[in-house]
Amino acid sequence: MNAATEPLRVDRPAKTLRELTLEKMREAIFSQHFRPGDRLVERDLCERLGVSRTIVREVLRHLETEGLVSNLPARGPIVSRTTAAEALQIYEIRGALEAIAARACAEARQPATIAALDACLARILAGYARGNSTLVLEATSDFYRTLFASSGKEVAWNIVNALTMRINHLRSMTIKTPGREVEGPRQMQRIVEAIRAGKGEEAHAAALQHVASASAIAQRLLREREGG
Amino acid sequence: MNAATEPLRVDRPAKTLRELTLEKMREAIFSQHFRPGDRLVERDLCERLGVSRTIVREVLRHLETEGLVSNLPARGPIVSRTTAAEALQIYEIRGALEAIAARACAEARQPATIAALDACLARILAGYARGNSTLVLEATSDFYRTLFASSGKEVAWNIVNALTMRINHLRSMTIKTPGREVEGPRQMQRIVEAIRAGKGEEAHAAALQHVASASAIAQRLLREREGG
DNA sequence: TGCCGTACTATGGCATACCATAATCTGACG
DNA sequence: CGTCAGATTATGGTATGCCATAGTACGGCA
Repeated sequence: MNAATEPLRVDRPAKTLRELTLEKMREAIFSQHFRPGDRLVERDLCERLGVSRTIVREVLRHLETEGLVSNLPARGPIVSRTTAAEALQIYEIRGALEAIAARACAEARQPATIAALDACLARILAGYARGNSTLVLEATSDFYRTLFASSGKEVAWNIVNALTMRINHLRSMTIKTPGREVEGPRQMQRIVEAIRAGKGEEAHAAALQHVASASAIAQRLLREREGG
Repeated sequence: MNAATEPLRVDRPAKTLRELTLEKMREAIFSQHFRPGDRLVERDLCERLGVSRTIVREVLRHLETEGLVSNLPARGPIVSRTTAAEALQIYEIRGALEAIAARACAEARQPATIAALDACLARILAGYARGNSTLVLEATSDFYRTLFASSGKEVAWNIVNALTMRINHLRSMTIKTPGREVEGPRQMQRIVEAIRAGKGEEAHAAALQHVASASAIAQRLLREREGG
């Protein structure tokens, strides 16, 4: 952090309509306002969002490229359905990337990073204690954001971020699984401890394991859903 | 492969103008017709491509989301410049994902997969022997495509594919490095041998190493470029 | 009564036109 | 000769409108 250049950056508040719309749409999908499989009819979205089709189309293209929206030929765009197989792949990729970031953090061993991770962990525990799922999800995202940002893995973070949106519904179900409020934070704690100790490979392994157990839960949920 | 459903699929030849334009643009960037940093003025592209700005803009949005194009505020789109730091990250991510795919292939141990990989390898060697870089690059891409397809890692493949385009210029320089025509194929051979032997972890490690050495060469090239 | 063809409608594909603003040029004034 | 203000231009942002086609509903004919 260079105090002369970094602070107080205003980051272009003059957003374009397209950017605003993108955020709105993302939020709408994220919050399950649009469910997987729902059709996204361009003209309907225009009316709802109060923007022109040009904007809506560009935003849909963007979301499609991210994988959040699929375009059925001669049907139009829908919110992507994530199959069990895809979810498995997504968890696997996330695991690999988060493991890389965790290892890098451990090797850097920055006190500021560790403090930030501790703070996120505290929020996660608070969220579980109060039964506040939103807080848990937010703090978990912040945990990983910190992990990637601190290790300078912006590219990986962008990928993880996009992938995470595609398994959003699974995430919110996963954290509500009995026992997850103990196991999840404990595994994340292990990541932080490994980073604190500067043990790269341990952090790597701990991150892998955390995602792996989330993946296992998700797979069980998906089987249940498909089974009945 | 289900013979009843898979073969002869025509795959929607009625492509939209947008899709055609996307391919053209990708190809133009891939073939260095547009270089990193070049401005992509919408109206100029319209004229050159013979399509409307609507199309061009949607395509640019798509490429931007993929990371191939950057949008400078109040300046417009340019072909993304890949910094040394980004390239390092991209190689690291590719390594992790290719390692996962290689491991999965080894665990599956499909004769068809191994045969296809062998064929790719032969083409790579032929390409080096004839000094045909294009063939080398193509066959290398096919090698990895096979690796990901055979292991059913479509999601990862999409990511790798997008990332690869961003380091395209480095790839073509890397394979021309003295000694690479020996080391590269040898490392890929090791991946195939591990798969043939059904040794997942060995395949994983071999894939990691292959990318790591490519990354090392790329870093050297980038330092040279920035140095003088 | 059931099936097929036709008309209609919903919806995406594409092009054009206008507007706002940032970059740039130009000329006058100090 | 330099600098600053105003005009001009380049360029992206946005809206609108028409067209083609896939899906759908309806009516007639067997």
